[in-house]
Amino acid sequence: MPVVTITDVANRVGVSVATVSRFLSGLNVREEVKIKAAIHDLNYRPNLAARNLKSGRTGTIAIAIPDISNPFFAALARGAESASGDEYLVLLVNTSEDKKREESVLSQLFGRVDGVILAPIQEANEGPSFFRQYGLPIVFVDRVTNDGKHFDAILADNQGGSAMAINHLIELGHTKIGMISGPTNTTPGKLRAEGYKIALKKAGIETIPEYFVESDFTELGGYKSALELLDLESPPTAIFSGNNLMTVGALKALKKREISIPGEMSLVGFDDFLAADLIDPPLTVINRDAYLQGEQAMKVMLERLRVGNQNSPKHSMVAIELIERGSCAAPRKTSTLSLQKESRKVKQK
Amino acid sequence: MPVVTITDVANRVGVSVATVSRFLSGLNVREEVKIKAAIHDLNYRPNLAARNLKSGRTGTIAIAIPDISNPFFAALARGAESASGDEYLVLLVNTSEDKKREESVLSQLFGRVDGVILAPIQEANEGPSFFRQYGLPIVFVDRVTNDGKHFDAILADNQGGSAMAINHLIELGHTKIGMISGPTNTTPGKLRAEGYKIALKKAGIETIPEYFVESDFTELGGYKSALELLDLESPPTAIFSGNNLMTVGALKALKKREISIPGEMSLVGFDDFLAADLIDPPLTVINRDAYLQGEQAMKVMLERLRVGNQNSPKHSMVAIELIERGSCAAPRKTSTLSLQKESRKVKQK
DNA sequence: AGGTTATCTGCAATCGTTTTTACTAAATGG
DNA sequence: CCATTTAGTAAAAACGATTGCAGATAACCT
Repeated sequence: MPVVTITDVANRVGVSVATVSRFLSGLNVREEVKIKAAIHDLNYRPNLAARNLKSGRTGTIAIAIPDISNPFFAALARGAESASGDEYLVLLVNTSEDKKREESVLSQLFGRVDGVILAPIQEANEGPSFFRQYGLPIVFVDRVTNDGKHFDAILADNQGGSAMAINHLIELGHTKIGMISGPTNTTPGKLRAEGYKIALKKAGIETIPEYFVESDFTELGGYKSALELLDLESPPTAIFSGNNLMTVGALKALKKREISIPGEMSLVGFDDFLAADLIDPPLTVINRDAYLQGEQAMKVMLERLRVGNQNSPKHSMVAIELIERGSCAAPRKTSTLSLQKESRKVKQK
Repeated sequence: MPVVTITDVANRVGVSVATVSRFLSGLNVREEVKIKAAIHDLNYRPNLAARNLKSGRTGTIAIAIPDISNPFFAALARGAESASGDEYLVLLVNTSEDKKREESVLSQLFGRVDGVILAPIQEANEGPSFFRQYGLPIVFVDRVTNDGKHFDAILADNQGGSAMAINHLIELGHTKIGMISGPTNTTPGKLRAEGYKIALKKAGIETIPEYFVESDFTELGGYKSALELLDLESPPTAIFSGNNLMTVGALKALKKREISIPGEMSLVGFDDFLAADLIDPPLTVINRDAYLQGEQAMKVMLERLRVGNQNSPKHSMVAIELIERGSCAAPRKTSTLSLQKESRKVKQK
């Protein structure tokens, strides 16, 4: 397999490589037509690695996200891509919710990208320190690390969104509200949990520890957590779930136990997903515009790439909304039995 | 921003760059500990572009898919990734169902990846010719181009799957079966359409042109196509939709028209999706293991990377199945009116 | 100890580009 | 028509790593 290089093109035309290179970067050259023909004939493609090395620019931005099969991240990625223009190639890479992998992936990206849009795994993570050292732009999205103040970030008001969900349930008359939460060592996990607790406190409703169960952001996690809640002596009358995958898991758990929604149990999920409005009943969810969030992240990235590190990190928030569909209703009158149980619990606190 | 190179590390330790390079590639070196320390102190990261250029290997495999937000491709990507081991970094790139973009993306990948797993946009596309010229391995997945014989490919039995769906409907007693099809200039679009037609023919059911409507593989496409079918003088009693996104669109159209499933209309979709079993009614779908398909593609790729181009291209197929849930039933007794209409139609043919 | 082999080392060439520098030829102007 | 500007060229030096080569050091054996 003969590799065609810029030298071959130059030789064929009878000019220097410099001239061909200039042609490639859009400058005026005398033998333009000949060069064009030679490139076509030889089917020449510039070696990008060489170009990157010499020029220092790669024309590439990577988006590193924890789970490509989560519709939220998929939408975010598409949004980012749409905003990238055609100046940059956008690469996606999966960190698989695995801190070690995230680290290795970021190392592997070094020297091959001009910047990365990152949804970091853990807050505790000290962050991609070498990125900062090398002045490689990072824009955090959805989540931040502890040293996140030093980087640009586009976040959603997780805490506020969470509170919206809980308030909605409270307005309907619920007081026994459970939450199946994602990992609280992640930004969204933590903030959504806080939103839940704060909203309850503000409403003067006592938080019952058993009503808060933590798991990971997966369907299985949601399934198991929901089951845990249902197995409580006095189960909640409403469940708030930490993300879309967990919501689906919860839904399956409820279906398995043949618990009717919203008759016997109300359900609100964080993050919308494909067909959430087609489910029986249509699901009430907290939603933010993932696509928009991606777009904004990319815009900030492009700006950062343009101006360099001179101006200070920009943090912005994306709007969040409650989409009321059909999975919430007023709680059913509780039986005396469970009332007793409940009062007992309250007393013993 | 001081860029730390291998030279800096070498200088600090007092060895040659060659030695540091050897250390990096795992060979035994005397000053191992000192080098390790220097790398840590300086926070050195090898420049991958330089490494790629010199060594010719990139340790990277790209997966180029048309739509990242299609759960099928997302699952496929995850499968491929899981099979990649940790020898390779897997990059995802979106071609956006756009031929031009696909071409530009592939060019941009050249020199930066060791191979690409590709779901090509169009069959007519002559294929990434320069990849072949340069001996860069390509594994097609889900779709092939016209010159696909020259490359490895992992496909599903689209035609057979399609026929399975239609046969299922026929067994239930349907004869008026519509299809909302994806673009027939793509592999899956074409084969699924063929499966539909062949199955009807085999059963001796006349194919009515109006019952076949072609659109693109999007939710909107499905929505509009379903509406078209419903607006027919004598609409079908069952619909087969060409992919998951279109199915969702069709579902929404049916919901809007308040047509009950499966009472008034049966529905089968190609490709499963998150929560398809939670919808009302749970959706009957044709399913193939996207994850597995990705895994296999990656395995073939790794093999190809190992052995080079000596052995001939490998084409394999992944199993396909019908998941019966609740969206299909026997057709409702048709009214005399529509019977008349139908017979009229048959006659005029 | 002396010869042989096995390890490890630094030098320098190299991968395929871009880009600076110095230069030539053409174009412009008074 | 000569001086001056303008365009475009080729030569050569990078970019930051890897790797073949030959030499040096260490290890091994009798």
